[in-house]
Amino acid sequence: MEKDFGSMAALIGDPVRANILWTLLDGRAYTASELAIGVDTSAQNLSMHLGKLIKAGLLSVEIQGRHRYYTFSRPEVAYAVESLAGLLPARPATTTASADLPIRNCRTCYDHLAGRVGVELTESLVRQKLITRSANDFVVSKKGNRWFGQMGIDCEALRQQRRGFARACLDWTERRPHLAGSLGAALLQKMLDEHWLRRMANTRAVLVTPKGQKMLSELFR
Amino acid sequence: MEKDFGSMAALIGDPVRANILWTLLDGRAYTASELAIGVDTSAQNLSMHLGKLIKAGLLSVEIQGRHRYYTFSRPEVAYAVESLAGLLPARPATTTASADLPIRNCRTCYDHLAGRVGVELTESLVRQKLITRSANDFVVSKKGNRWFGQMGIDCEALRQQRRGFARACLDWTERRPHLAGSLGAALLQKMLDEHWLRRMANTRAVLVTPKGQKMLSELFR
DNA sequence: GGAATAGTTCAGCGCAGAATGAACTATAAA
DNA sequence: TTTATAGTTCATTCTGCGCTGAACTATTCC
Repeated sequence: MEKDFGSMAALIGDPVRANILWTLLDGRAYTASELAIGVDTSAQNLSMHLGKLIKAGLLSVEIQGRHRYYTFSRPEVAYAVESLAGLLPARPATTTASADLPIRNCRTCYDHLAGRVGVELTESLVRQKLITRSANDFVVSKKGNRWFGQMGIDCEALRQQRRGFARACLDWTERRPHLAGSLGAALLQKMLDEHWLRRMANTRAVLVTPKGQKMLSELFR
Repeated sequence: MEKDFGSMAALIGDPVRANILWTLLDGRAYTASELAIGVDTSAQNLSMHLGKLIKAGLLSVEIQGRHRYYTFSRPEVAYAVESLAGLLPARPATTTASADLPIRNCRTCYDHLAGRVGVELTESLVRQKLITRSANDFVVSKKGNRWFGQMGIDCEALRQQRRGFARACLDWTERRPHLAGSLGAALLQKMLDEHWLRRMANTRAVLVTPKGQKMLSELFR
């Protein structure tokens, strides 16, 4: 028994696997490549780790076409992850220095915008009554549909996709939700295409360009 | 945050450290040399591992003469260890032999009662509407307050403690929750004091005395 | 059909981190 | 005082396991 416990602990104790579990904590199903982006490792390596987690019965897969969606096999896994996170020492009074780190300020969460900028953008959309919160999703108003249309984003098309259309994703730095789902992804893509934002290498941090600064303050404040 | 979680998981994920935590799960304080024997490794190596667990705040030491007694620094650590154990694959066709092992039947989890007896006792309390489940805690009803009072347990005093009052701790053999927290600890202590239960040496198993059999079946069925 | 995308498997490399041995401090007994 | 026990620290060795690159299968799209 203690042997079993040791191997279970070792299983969770790898940085990559821990990050996978941490990512899955939002309850959504992720494909292998999404996870590879999220935990920032190669596809092969991730595949190996997923295999171990599957074999141990922590995760389950659902195969859909050429995609494989990974989730927790049962809620107990999420509870255990949370109880582990609960052991972390209480955050030592976030310093102004670390509060200004780019990664806290403006970053991507999988394929949409997160961090302070992501949250404030989302809240601006709500204030302008372009979207409204509904449980774990956002609902786009008629006014919002037009607005996104003018941005070159076709909400109807996005709604057809399998994945969530306009999810509310809880931000771990801001502790407030930001716009996710296919709509959030499309919005980020648009802002990257228009060179309002630029991805930084080897990190999820995102840079706001001068042009972006102008456009964002115009559209969202 | 994910980094912190990863390092916490890695901390627990070493075989020796996992065994240390597993050993300490009985709530007793162990000296370094006792642990070295228990987890079967050298003294120096163990000392190194204990140092890491201490630095991470999972364990605390009390120095008495030339001995150093190690324990969990707080009950949450024990809960997390149990929840990890709960992830172990369902035992393949539990033989009648292993199902009857004392350790499965009646044991302590850190400082409260677990195993089949612990779970059934908890479920009896729920049936009698003395407590009700609420997320990861139990709520004690007015009737329950009186009941615990008659047992000589002062719920109000227990509520003042820093630690959780009536936690629901998931049992790794029964896969159902049992009563933990300061209330669970007080109840176990009471049953030990009244000689309904007796701790067995060098194990987490607990013996139900004849007197205990009588009282338990009276109170809980 | 061919090309692109999604994902896995396998062999070999590399390194973080665990284990070891020796030296050290400190308490307790004789 | 000397000896034994309890425990830690440090420098060094060693090894398990994660990571990479290459090759592979499977599905979708054109």
